[in-house]
Amino acid sequence: MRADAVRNRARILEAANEAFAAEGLGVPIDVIAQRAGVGVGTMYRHFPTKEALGAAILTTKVEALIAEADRLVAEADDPGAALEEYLAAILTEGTACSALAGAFSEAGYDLKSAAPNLEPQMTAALGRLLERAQEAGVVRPEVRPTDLLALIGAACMVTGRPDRDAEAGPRLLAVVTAGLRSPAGG
Amino acid sequence: MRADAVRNRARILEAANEAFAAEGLGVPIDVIAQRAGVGVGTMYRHFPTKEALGAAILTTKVEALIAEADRLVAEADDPGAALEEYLAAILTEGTACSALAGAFSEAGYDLKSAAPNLEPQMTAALGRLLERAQEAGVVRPEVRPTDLLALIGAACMVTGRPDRDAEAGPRLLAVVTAGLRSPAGG
DNA sequence: TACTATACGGAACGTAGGTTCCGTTTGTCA
DNA sequence: TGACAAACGGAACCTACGTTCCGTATAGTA
Repeated sequence: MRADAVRNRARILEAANEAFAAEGLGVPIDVIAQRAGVGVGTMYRHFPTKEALGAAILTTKVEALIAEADRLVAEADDPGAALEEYLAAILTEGTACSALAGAFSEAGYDLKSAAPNLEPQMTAALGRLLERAQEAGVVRPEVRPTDLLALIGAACMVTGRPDRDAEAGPRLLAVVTAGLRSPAGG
Repeated sequence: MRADAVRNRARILEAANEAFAAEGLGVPIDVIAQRAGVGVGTMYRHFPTKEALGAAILTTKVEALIAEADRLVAEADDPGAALEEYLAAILTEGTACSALAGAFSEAGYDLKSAAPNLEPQMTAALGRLLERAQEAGVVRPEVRPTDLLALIGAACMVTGRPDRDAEAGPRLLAVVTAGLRSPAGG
């Protein structure tokens, strides 16, 4: 791949990432191209459709989150604390991510077919952390990974809104982690 | 207002309500008009924009939820139970509602300016129930009405998705209500 | 430095969908 | 029942946006 192609691809990803996160999917391709300093033709050579561009961004982010989950599974001692730490990490990194995924599915783009094994992988990674916490008896046994994704997604969305106070994320996180605890164990 | 106008307005609201809830905002105006059995011109005489149509639907639903909150404040004895009952009611009625609101705001429509006092009213209604529960010492004092809206909104969205299991809503609700309880009280 | 494949830019295209306009229909009232 | 205002239907309009195409520029190489 030519040097300028590599550079432009990176620029496009960065510009699209910021644009989608800040303004949602409505941002036209031309605008993203302009902000990235390239022409629309260049956009389409790197990403054949808008959907593909979104999938590329999501993949990058989710893969980082999956890696973080694997790290925690391997290194952390306290399963309950590891899960909470991971939820906090998702809250930090996942705000744009969750908004993006929601926006795409809302707009009728089929990200599942564009990046088919993304959600399963993410669910599986979270599932490993969740399972360990459940085995340790600190988290309700009936909770499923997808439930957690939904709840933490809600916290992400709230945090992402410009009109919301900065403490909302942590506050929601506290409610969720408290709610996860096994009723008996307290 | 002429009789046929009243009839058509109701038909439009019903058709739009079903269409938005089932297929999201992507549904074109012509399609909604067709399903309602009217022409597009009629649509636009009743609702000057698509945004106004969405606002009208949301308003109807949210007003019903607000009335329910007021009823619970007036009638319920146990503040904690009343709050939980209300959250369950939102989960039942609000699934389409929350999806709709999210979809509109995602698509760049400014529902806040179209129906400016809707969210404040809803927040206030929920706030009255929340406050009573907090005064009774059964709910964490730092939780705010908007937090609750976000969490229950997440549960609504999950429940609304076709690929999700039917028990997800109640399960999430259980996590949320457990998380709300004052740490000391258990 | 000359040559070539690769990549670039942006004008032009096609389409989808929101909105407007106006001739026709219909409810209402005397 | 006749007149009139209110409401209707849907063709036409217009804008916005995703996508394609092709002439031009440029990185890599001998």
